[in-house]
Amino acid sequence: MTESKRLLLIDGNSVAFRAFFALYTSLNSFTNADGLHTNAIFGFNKMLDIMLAQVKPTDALVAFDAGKVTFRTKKYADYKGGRSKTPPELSEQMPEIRRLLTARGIKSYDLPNFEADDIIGTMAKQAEQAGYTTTIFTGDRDLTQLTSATTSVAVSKKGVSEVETYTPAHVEEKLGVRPDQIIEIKGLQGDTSDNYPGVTGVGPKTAVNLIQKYGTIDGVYDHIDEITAKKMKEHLVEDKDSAFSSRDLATIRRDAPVEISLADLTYLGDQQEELVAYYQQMNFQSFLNQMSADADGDDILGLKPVSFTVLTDQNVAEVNKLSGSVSFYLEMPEANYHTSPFVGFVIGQDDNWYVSRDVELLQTPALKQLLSSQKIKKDVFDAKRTYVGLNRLNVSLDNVDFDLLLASYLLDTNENSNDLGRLAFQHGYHDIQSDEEVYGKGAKRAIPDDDQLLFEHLTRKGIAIAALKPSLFDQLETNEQSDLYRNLELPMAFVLAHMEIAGITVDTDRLSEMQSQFTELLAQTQQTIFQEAGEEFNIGSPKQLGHILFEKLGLTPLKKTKTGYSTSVDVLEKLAAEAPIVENILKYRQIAKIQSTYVEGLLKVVHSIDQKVHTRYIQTLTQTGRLSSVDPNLQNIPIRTEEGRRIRQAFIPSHEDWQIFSSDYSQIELRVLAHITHDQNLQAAFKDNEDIHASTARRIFRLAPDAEVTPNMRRQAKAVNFGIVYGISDFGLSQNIGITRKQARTFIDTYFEEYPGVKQYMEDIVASAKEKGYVETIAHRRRYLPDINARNFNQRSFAERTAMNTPIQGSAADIIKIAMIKMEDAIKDMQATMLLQVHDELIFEAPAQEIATLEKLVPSVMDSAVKLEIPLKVESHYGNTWYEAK
DNA sequence: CCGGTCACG
DNA sequence: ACGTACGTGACCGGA
Repeated sequence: MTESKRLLLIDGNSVAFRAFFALYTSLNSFTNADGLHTNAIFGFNKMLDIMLAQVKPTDALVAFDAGKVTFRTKKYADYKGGRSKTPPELSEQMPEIRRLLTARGIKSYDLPNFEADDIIGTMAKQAEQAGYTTTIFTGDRDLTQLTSATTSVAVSKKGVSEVETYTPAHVEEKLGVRPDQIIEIKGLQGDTSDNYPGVTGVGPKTAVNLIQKYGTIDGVYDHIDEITAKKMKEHLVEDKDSAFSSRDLATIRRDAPVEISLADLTYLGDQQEELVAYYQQMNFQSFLNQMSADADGDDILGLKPVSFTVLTDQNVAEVNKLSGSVSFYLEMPEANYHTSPFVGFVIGQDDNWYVSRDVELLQTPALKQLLSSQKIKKDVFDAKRTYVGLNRLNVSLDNVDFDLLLASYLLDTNENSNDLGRLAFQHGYHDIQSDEEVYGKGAKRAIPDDDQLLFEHLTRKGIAIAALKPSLFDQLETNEQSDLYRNLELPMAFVLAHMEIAGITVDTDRLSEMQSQFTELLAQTQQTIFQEAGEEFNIGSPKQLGHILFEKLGLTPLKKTKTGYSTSVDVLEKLAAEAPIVENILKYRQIAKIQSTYVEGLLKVVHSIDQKVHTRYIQTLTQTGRLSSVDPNLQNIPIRTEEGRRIRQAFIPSHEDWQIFSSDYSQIELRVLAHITHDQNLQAAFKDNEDIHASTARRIFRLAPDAEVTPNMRRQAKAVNFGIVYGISDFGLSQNIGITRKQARTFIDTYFEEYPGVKQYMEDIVASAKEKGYVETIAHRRRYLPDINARNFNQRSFAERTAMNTPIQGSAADIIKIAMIKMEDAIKDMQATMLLQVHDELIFEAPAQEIATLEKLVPSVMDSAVKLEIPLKVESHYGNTWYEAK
C-alpha cells in the first residue's frame, strides 16, 4: 500500500477574519515598518502552524472568496446583504496572507462566481474519492456539512489556538442531525448573518425537531398535513419557496468548475529564503527566531538567546555594580502570594542579569540594600505582589518607579492579563513566553527542573519590564495619566499591601458555633422540603428543583434561563403564596449560602499562625477602577439579613481592648453625579444636607412643599436614583420596582425635567464616548468602550449605559483611593491600623483609647480627599466586632 | 469549565 | 423591533 495522503483544506477568508478579530485588541501593536497592520497575518500564521503540526499534511490548499458577486448573489440579490464592510485594516492584509502562503509552500486559489466553501467542498469530494484523509480548517460552522468518514472539519473557536474538530458523530451529537441534514435545517431556519430568511417563525429548535422527524425539507412538505400547530403550518405553506431556495443557498457546491486538481496541491513546506525575507518585512521576530531554532534543532521556541549570571553566596556582591534603574522580578508560582512557595528571582539592567532559585540571597546585604535603596529605582511587574512576597522574606522594597502590570491596566483596562509574557506580547514586545507556555497549565503545570529553562524565562521577564518602561510611560503621559499612576495607583499598591499583610482576626470559635447551628437548621429545613415535595432531591440543583416545583408540583414557571426553568429569588418570591415549600426553599438557600460561603469558606482560609484572614485586593481588574477582593472576598460579607449579618461577629480586633472602627461615605455616587453634572437642583439637595431619596421623591412626584413623602414614594425614588447612576432604561426600572414600562418612562422623563443638568450630562458623555472611544473619571482613569458604535443594538446600549455609569462609579473609586493614601499618613503615629476597604467604606482596628481621635480624624481625611462642588459626607461606627460597628 | 444563584457596593 | 439596569467573587451542580 502506498503512503496515505493527508489533505489540509483551509477557508482563507474565514480564518483570516478570525485571526484579525482574535488579535483585534493588539491591532496597533501589530504594524510593520511600512505601517501595514499585521495582526491577521500573524494570527493566520500561528493558526497555520498549529494545523500543520496537527495534520502533518502531504497536500494543502487555502481557498479564498473571489469577490462579492457569486452565483448565490445572482440567484438571490440579498445574499450576505447587510453585512458590514471588511475593515480596511484587514483588507490590506489579505494579499499579504497569500504571499505568506506561497513562502510556506502552500497553494492558494480562488474561483470567480464561487465562494471559498465551494472550492473546499469540491476538492474534499475529489479527495474522498481518491482515498485521502482530509481536514478542513475554517471559522465557519456551516462547513461541518462536509464531514464524512474520511473528512473532518476543525472550526476555530476563541483566540488563535482553540479549535473544535467535528466528525459526523460529533455533528450529530452537537446539532442533533446528520451532516447532510445541516442544509435542511438552514433551509428552514434561515441565516441572519448570510441574510436569507428560511421559514417565518422557525428557529433552530423547531427546525431540528422537524428534520429529526421528517428527514428533509421535502419530507416535511410530504407530511405537511400531519403538522398540527396551526400557525407553524401556515408559515411553512406560505414560505415554501423560501425554504427550498434557502436550502439551496446553504448548500456547498461539490462540483464547482475548478481548474486545479489534487495533483496541484502538494505541500512543499517552508521556502526558507523567501520566508525569512517575508518575516523580516513583517517584523515577525518570533517567527524568525523559531525558524533559526528549528534549524539548530534547538528547542528554545524561537526566542532570542539571553545571557545571565547565576547568583550565589560567592558572587552576590556583583549586584553592587548596578545603578540607576533595575528590573526586579520575584517568581511565586501560585496566585496567592501570601502563601505561595518561592521559585526564584531575577534582577538586573541592560546586559547584566542575575538570577537564582535561592530567594534567601535576597536577605544578603547587597541585595537587601539594593531593594530598599532610595537611590536605585526598581522596575517591577505587580508592585504589591512583589512587596508582599519580599515582606515574607523580611526584605523591604522601596523606590519602585515602574510597575508594568499597573501601568498597563491604567492604559487599557481591557488588556488586563496577569501574565507578564502575555502582557508584554500585547504591548508589542515579542521576545518572551507566557508562564503557561513555560510552566504548563492545569495538572501539568510545574516549574522546570532545568536551570537553563527557568533562568532564561526569568531573565526574559526582567528584560521585558525594562524594554517596555519607556513606551508605557510615554503613553501614560500622552493620556494625561502620569499623575494617576504616580500619585494615586502606585502609592495605593503599598497601602493595600500593608492592609493585606495586617489581615483581620477571625473568631473561629464563633464560626464553628454557627456552623453547628446552621448544620442542624439545614437538616431540619431539608426534611420539611422533602416531605412537602414527596421525595428526596438535591435542593442545590436548579435542574432538580425546577423539576419538583414546575413539573411535579405544577407551579407556574415565570421565567426561563438558557438551560431550563429559573428558580431565582425574585421568581420564588412571587410563587411563595402558591405553596409553602417555596418559602422553605428560600430559607434553605439563604442558610446554605451563609454556611458554605461564609462560615465554612472563611474557616478554610484562616491562617493558623495568626488566626487572621489575609485577603488579596486585585488592583488591576475592574473596568471602573474599583478594587476587587479575593481569597477570601471581604467585600461581600453579609449585612442585609440578620442571619447573615451575624457573620460579622466573627471579625474581631487582633488585641484585647481594641475596637473595630468603620467610616463610610454617605451617597458618594450620587454626590459624584451632582458634581460632574453640575446640576443645580441635585447640588442644592446635598448642600442643604437633605435626605436625597426623599428629595428626589418630592420632585418626581411633584409634591407640594408641605406634602408628606410616603415610604413607598421614597422607595421608588431611591430606585430611580440608582437607575440614573446605572445608565437608566425604562425597562430596567420597571423590572426593579414592579411598575409598567410606561410608568417607568414617566418617572425618568420627570426626573430629567427636574434635573436638567443630569440629562445634559448623560447626553454629552455618550456623545463624547462615541467620538473618543472612551470615558474618563475625575482622576483621568480611562475606560475604552469598543462597542459604543456597534451596529448591534444590545451591545451598543450596554456600552452607552457603561459610558454613563463608569465616570460615576470610577470617580467614587478614585476618591476613596486618594483618601486611603492620605489616611495611611494621617494615622502613621497611631496604633490604629487600616484593615479593609469595601468600595465606600474603610474599616480599622484600634485601641479603645484611640477611638475618639479616629472619630474626628478619619471623616475629616475622607471628606477632604478631593474638593468637589458639593460636600462629601462620612458616617462612622465602632464596636467590639465588625457586627457592632454599625 | 460554564451557568445559575446569591453575597456585597 | 431589538432585550437591558452598573461593578464584583464564591459556591454548587452538571456537562
